[in-house]
Amino acid sequence: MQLDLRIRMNSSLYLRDPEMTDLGQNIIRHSIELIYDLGFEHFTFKKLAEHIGTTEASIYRYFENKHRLLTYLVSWYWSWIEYRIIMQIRNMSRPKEKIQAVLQIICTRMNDDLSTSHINEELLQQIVVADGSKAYLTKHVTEDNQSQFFKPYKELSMCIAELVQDACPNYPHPKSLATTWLEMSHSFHFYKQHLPSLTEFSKGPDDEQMIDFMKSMLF
Amino acid sequence: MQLDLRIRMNSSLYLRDPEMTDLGQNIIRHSIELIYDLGFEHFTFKKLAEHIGTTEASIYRYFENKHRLLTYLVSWYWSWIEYRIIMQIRNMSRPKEKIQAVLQIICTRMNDDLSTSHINEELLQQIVVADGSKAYLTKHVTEDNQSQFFKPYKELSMCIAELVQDACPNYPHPKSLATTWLEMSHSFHFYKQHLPSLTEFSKGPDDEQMIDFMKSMLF
DNA sequence: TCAGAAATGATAGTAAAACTATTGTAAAAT
DNA sequence: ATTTTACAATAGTTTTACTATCATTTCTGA
Repeated sequence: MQLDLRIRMNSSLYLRDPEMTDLGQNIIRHSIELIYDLGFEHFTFKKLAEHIGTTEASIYRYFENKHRLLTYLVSWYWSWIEYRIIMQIRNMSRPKEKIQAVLQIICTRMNDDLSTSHINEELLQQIVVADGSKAYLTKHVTEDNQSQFFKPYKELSMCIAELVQDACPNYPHPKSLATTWLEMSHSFHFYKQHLPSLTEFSKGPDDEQMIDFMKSMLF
Repeated sequence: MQLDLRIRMNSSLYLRDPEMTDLGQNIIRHSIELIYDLGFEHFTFKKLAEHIGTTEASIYRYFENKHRLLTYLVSWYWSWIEYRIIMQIRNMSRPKEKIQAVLQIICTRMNDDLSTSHINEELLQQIVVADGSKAYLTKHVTEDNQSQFFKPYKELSMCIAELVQDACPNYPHPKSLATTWLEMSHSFHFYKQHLPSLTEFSKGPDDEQMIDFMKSMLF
């Protein structure tokens, strides 16, 4: 059996829905590769058009500008994380076990998932680590927020906060803790690669240390 | 008595030392105002030149590009924080009291300090909150790091990590905690203003809640 | 004090980025 | 059969991010 998983995105993020056409899916697939390769600042619609074999103007029919496209990708990413968490904890009953599962998911490197054929989650995670915060660090955060562009992130934060609340009913700052976990798991990923003296964690597959650190904030 | 405080900056950050001339100091002063007003993406050397009443070319004699200027400002900021921490804890003996002082400094809104006449610390802090991470979130982090551009940040993180170690000799992740404190104090500042649902903390002068949250990670 | 070096101003120019607009055509929907 | 729709092709505009040249002003130290 082969499923194709589709996340419903906020329609203000695009001009034409990229999920609906071949070109649209190509834009998503290749933009992930290209932003990963070039970094967001050096990524342009012109380069993307050449990469895909289409024209700049065609891409502008899907996304208002490259920042909107980034916001779309980041938004998709956070929805994907929430989906994975929900699937993972579905059959768990003990709150602490759920917290463990959450930390496992956000602290572990992602792998490409084949049920989303045009999205490479591994590369997308690297993009979110390196450029994700640029989606909201702008002068137009407020409008973007009013347009609900950050809803997936806020929803995820809220969801984790509730699990924290379940596990520790007296803990006074569940939302701040959830946000700290999300932020720092990505920051540490970046530091491990580029500024290793900022943490004790080292590259490699072992994320146990990091999860222990995260847990020590709560327990 | 009127002192003028000068922080020695890594000379690779600039082409000509901005502290040494009137124009240089004007570049610093006005770039802080302009980046604060426009945000880093919309800030250009052309606009800065017009603002100061000089030419684009003259500014390029001081800084290679606007990103370098941002890195200079951010770098200055972290040195300034470290200086303030050192001054503050100088006469303290109890490690926990030192930790409290550190958190007080990093969680509290900065005020303009008159001993640095051409730098408005209040605006600079807002810039670091909104754009500081863009100094290292680039494709050239590695070279920039090799050029020691992030030394002040790493030094500060190390300094706080040592104070954590003094206060809790058995705590296993002092560096990660120091980095988390630095990162999150700025993130929360941003969220309070723009994405309030991500934390329990609210705008206003009371940072006690936030300091309590930070302390709860350690004690 | 005067020569020369250094700093700045004035002006010009280039390549790329970030768009917008127009037209023609093929495929899909009605 | 025709009318949308999607896309390609092409061209053009404004802004950004520089680089270069040369004329002045200002500083410096012999």
